[in-house]
Amino acid sequence: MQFEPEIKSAIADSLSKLYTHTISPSEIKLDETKKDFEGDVTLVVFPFTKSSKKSPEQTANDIGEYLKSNCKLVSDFNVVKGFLNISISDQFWKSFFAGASANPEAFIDLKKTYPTPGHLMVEYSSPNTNKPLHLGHMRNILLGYSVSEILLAVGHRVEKVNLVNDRGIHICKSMLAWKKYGHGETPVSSHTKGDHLVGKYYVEYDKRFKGEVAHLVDKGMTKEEAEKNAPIAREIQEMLLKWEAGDKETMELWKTMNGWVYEGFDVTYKKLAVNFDKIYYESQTYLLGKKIVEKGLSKGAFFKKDDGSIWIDLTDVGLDQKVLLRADGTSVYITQDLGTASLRFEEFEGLQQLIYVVGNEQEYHFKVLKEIFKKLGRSWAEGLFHLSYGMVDLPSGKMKSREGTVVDADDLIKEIDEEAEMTTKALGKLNDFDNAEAKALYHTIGMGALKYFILKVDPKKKMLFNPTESIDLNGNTGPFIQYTYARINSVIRKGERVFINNESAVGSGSMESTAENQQPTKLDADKDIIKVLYRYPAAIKEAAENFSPAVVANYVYEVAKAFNHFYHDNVIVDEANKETSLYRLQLASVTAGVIKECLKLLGIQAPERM
RNA sequence: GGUCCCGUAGCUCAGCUGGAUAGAGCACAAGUUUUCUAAACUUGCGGCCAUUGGUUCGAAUCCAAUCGGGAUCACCA
Repeated sequence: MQFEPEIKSAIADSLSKLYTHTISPSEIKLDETKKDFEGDVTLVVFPFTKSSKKSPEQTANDIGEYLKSNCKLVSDFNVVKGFLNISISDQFWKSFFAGASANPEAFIDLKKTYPTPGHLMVEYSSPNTNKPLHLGHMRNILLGYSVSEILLAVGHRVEKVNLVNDRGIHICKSMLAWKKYGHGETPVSSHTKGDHLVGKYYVEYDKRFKGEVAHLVDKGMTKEEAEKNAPIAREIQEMLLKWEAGDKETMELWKTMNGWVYEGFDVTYKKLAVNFDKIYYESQTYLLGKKIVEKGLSKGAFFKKDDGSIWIDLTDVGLDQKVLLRADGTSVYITQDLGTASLRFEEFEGLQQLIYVVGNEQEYHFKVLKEIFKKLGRSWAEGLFHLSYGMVDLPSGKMKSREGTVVDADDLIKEIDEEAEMTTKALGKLNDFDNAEAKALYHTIGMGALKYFILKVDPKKKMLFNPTESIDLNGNTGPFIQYTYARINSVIRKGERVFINNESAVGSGSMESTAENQQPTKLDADKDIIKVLYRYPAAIKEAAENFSPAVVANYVYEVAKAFNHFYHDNVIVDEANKETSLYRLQLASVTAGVIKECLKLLGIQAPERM
């Protein structure tokens, strides 16, 4: 199906025959021909002028002539300066398209293109159970889900996992504040989503704490002393100790409040239409790392300082010395990650890669993690990959939870759904939709807008989230692509009515005679879109290799745009030209299939009509 | 200070394994609808690809330096 190898080897032949220049076909690079020039692929001949001892133009002509007479795929060529533009025969495009349309599912399904699928794990979301999800989490969640879907699509086995940070001093804060000031408030009694309720008490703690500190400072303490001696801060320490000791009352409270949070998260995850295969809880894994550290110490990979703390020296790989276990024997952050990573490779035999979707502020952390496992000689250490993404900024500046400038995920989803509803109603599109259908569609469109807006940006770049622009429905947006898909379906439905389900209506004499005069597959007008479709496997493969949904997003936009362009220049269902129409219906159907699959890879729903 | 990432149209972003005249969308201006969805399409306007130097037949793309923006370098998580 790929034409490039054949052309490349023909080029290699031509070079050796014409100029006794030997080169392996894989070293030859072909580019897509630019739109303004005639042709499909372009060979840049400058590198060969040394062997040919001729001008670039002459060299390109020689090679072109050779290809035209010796390679069946090449129907024609032209030369502009040192650029040899090669036209691939219509026959090739026809048979490519015939293949794709005869079996669209096989064309869209890329599993077979990866003969040796891997076994990967993607960790994403990883929330704290002390506050609701915000916009930053959303980039994480959408990226993680989409990357997983892309990897699945090319045939890998993928474990989607979530690691919930459900313990520690920050979790105790909301517990303590609720206990002291909550008066038994529950999500039900207050009609508040559980995660928001808990978040409220986390904020409450911070407020009280600051108040107490200010009070002590007024009394003459330094800020540092005050922070240590604030009564509420002492209570927190006590509570953490109680939790670690398994105190019954504390554990009950912890379980109850975490339960509220999970209920709240589930609602948000559901709205985002993401899921996990397995959820890990830090409370269950945070002690696992200790054994690894002790083992590493006995093997000599780590060392102990005089105070009893255990360290690793990574200065040889350009990093610092890092503490792995405190003098009192308790874990630090990275100790836990040592434990969970090891656990996962034990639990999932044959796991090759563990992809962490985590913000770029933790790049150093993951470098260290990987180096530690390398030092420990774990065979899978190279399979640890930090899929790092940039922060989400707002037009008003950075998001800071302490300053209350975060965009809450639930609020945002709600606003965007409402915006989608308003716009849709204003356009008067939904006359034949019932209430439930219409509501579902608003959400589909809203989420399409939001997800696409976030995923189209290269993960590693920090991005600016403009709430107003994110809900635009025109241009390079999710709804534009969804809309195109819905329109294609409408075309296909009409085609079914006219040609397929109602064959007799057009089957009479005059139609058939017209059909005979018609070239069934005249490619000229449609080649642009076929060429875009042709690139689909390569685009998805690239996305999978780079863990980048942005590649899929930008590709599917191109598909949608190409179709819209085509659609406006051509009548697709034309009863006077049945053959052409049937062929174009096939084209529409393959295009729809590609769009739907790409949207699926982005976690976006493709509405059948809108 | 060390390390890493980013800098492309007024704005938001593509393009980066070196190739022709650097692309979209938004915004702005002007047009297109008796046809299968106008949430569409067409045209115009808009660029010293941060700067400087290097490598090369050829640089937005590779290398170095500089300037700007961000992140990180905790016995925090």
